[in-house]
Amino acid sequence: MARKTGSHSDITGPKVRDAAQRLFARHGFAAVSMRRIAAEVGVQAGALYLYTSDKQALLFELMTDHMSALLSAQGALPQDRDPRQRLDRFARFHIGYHLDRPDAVFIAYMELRNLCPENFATIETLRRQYENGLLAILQAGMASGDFTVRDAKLTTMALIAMLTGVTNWYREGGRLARSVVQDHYAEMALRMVRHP
Amino acid sequence: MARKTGSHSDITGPKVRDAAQRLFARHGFAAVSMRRIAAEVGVQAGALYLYTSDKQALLFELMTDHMSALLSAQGALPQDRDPRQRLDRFARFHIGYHLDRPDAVFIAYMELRNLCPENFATIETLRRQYENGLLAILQAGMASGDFTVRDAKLTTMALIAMLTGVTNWYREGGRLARSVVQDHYAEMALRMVRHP
DNA sequence: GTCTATAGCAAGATAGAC
DNA sequence: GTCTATCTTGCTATAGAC
Repeated sequence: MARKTGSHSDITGPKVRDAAQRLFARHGFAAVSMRRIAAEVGVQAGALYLYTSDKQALLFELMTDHMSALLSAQGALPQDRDPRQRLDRFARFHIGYHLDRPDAVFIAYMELRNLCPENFATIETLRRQYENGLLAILQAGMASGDFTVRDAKLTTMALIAMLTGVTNWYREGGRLARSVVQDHYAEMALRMVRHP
Repeated sequence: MARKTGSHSDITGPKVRDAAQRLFARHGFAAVSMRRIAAEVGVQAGALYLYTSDKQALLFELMTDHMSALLSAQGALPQDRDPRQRLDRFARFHIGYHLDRPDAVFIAYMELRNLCPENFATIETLRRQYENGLLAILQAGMASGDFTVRDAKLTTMALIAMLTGVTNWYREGGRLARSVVQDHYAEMALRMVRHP
């Protein structure tokens, strides 16, 4: 009784975004054609334009969705009293969240230069907001005397880069289980902010 | 008396690579056409094929040249006795070398997926060699009792990601001078490998 | 809502003149 | 060694039938 002739807009739309995300992550935005996305979804190229105004908008939507969801999840983290516990929790969260969404993460980091200036600025603002969440943890730790860092902003960038780097080499079923990686990175993060 | 009609092969070749490197870094391999590279050099598209067999070979050559030079420079680092000094020196070297070559670095990290499998394997081998240089420092520090790390390989990946991350935000003339950034990152690197 | 067909253009690479 | 010209292929996006 399902599926008359048309009317799959509610299912085809998400399929288009899924296919685009997978293909952009695998081959890069510029290397993926609208034809190829359409083939992956099982429609003709022209049909894609019912769900997106153009290729650029498709990329931008993937990025904003990812960044908004990331910020949302970050905002939902419990606000521990102890800054050390907050940093520990953030480190585990960041790694886990990023490992769960390799394609979205890859696109968010690699395809920034394919955004037009206005879209780029929007994404940068969201990224900055996320970084500020970590920055606040470091500043709280400095205020409480738990952390001793030379420069909170610099340490924020160093931590984010270190944690995100996991996505470049981690493979499910590899030498180290995910929770072990999270344990070790959380410890390294804590070491970085405390006096030797 | 300079410049007859032709015979600039010794100067055009490097110009082609320079232009390709600049454009690939700025816009991405897939988004840059051979015509555009030729225009940047000041020749016609067809002339490029005197200096490269195809676009893929051009990318591969840029990457191998970069990685070989990086390994060479790493190999030329003084071999201090003190592992802490070796790590300090490596951190400063890595940051400085990468900041000096933003285009080559960007390409080496972003365009791996545009390499054919054989070329990819070659570059991966070179990258692995570089990582092993840092790994050896960590292992020496563990053997001497200077460092206490949970997992040397994991720490190697964390350190490289952290240090390379500087290229994502550092701007000449910004808030922090390059040497200050190197100071702080070297300290963070040392904190990461020592017991709190 | 999806299709076919196509406009309009740019890509990578090669041939042959000079 | 570089040029012009061109082959072949693929691209984004649109028009209009169903």
